[in-house]
Amino acid sequence: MVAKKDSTEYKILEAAKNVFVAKGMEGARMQEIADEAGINKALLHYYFRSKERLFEAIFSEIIKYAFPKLTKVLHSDSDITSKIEQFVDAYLNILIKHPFIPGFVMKELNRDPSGLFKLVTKFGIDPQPVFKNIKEAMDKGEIVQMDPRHLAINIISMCVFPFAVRPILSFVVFKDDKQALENFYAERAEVIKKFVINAIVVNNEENE
Amino acid sequence: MVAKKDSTEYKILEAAKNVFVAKGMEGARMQEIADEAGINKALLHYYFRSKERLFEAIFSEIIKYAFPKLTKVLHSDSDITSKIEQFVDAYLNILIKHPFIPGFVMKELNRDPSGLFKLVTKFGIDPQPVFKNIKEAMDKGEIVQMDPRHLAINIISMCVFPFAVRPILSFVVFKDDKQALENFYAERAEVIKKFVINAIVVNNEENE
DNA sequence: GTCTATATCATGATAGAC
DNA sequence: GTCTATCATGATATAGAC
Repeated sequence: MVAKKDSTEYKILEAAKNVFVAKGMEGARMQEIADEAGINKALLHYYFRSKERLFEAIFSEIIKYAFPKLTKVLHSDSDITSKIEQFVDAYLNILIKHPFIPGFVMKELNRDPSGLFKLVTKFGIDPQPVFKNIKEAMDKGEIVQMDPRHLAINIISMCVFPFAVRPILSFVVFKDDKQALENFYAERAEVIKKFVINAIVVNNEENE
Repeated sequence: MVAKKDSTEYKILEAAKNVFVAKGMEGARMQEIADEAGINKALLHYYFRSKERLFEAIFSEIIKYAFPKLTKVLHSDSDITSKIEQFVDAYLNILIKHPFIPGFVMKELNRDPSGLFKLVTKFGIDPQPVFKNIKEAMDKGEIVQMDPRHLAINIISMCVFPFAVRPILSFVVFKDDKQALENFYAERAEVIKKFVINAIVVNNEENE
């Protein structure tokens, strides 16, 4: 299943990942991938029949990597607040290790989402149980009442978005100070956890 | 400055906006823009020397439209909480009217951010006064202490991100039920305002 | 499996008639 | 200003030798 290191196939996959992530499907050039892999164009087509196939292989690999780590947390039986905290930690952990994935996914999502849809279906991704889980915690009074979908989207937005807009964030807010940007990302997990918990904690003081 | 309606130039700009926003710079085809405008390719080059020039004209127009509406709110002299509420309202208002802009900007941002940087510089966009403004409110005890940059990013993330991932949100969460998705977007402003205010309100009960 | 050489095609851009 | 016809380039993809 997984190509061995040092094999040509492995080298192609690594090269393709770099180029596709940097340039996207339409921006990537087969010549560039071949150069990066140290082989010629013809070999790309020998191993992967077309550019599209190669692209799908890369995309699929990225999802396969990140997805299980997150579902594992979501299916634990912790209480809702610590589950949220664990989710944010796990998510930010992935994002800091692979900061260019959100930009890549975002670009392809808005170019042609059908490939992503296929993967979603293939992996049987279904957020409904998560929403139900959140709703139960609300009904038990553990956190404030709100639409679970909005809560989930709020959390995911705060995790992913700063990575998806990395270039503009770096330029506008941090004046290209890379270290400051990395520090900022490193702080995100704690900030988001605190922010979310504050927002959803049940407060008996104010009954609107 | 602005092209008159019914003029060829205007038709080109409208067509180009549609195609560029839908397909992005690299995905868009000059032929498709010409077809959409009801003219031929040669005329595109007569009015705008190159594809790149045409693209810049469109991109610039989009920023010019949205940016002033937001800065106006930010420079008002309301107190911080109502300023945040006004900002969220104004932002969501723009996004609901032009739901495909975030996906477009996100794609181009991750393809070649230099164009955006130029616009940022040209418009003199600088978030520092906003951060300072937030910090002052914190020091006055109006809201809890936190890094203003994180607070700003949190708010913007929750506003924009759901639009940037519209296709996957529509498919995964709403099973392609367009009406449900529109309702969801319509609820966002109220949800975000409440969420943020809850998160940053000063709570004397719990002193951690 | 790997290479060189080439086929095939689509695109952005231009020349020149009207 | 608008059109038709065409160029030049660069892309994916394939054929065939080794």
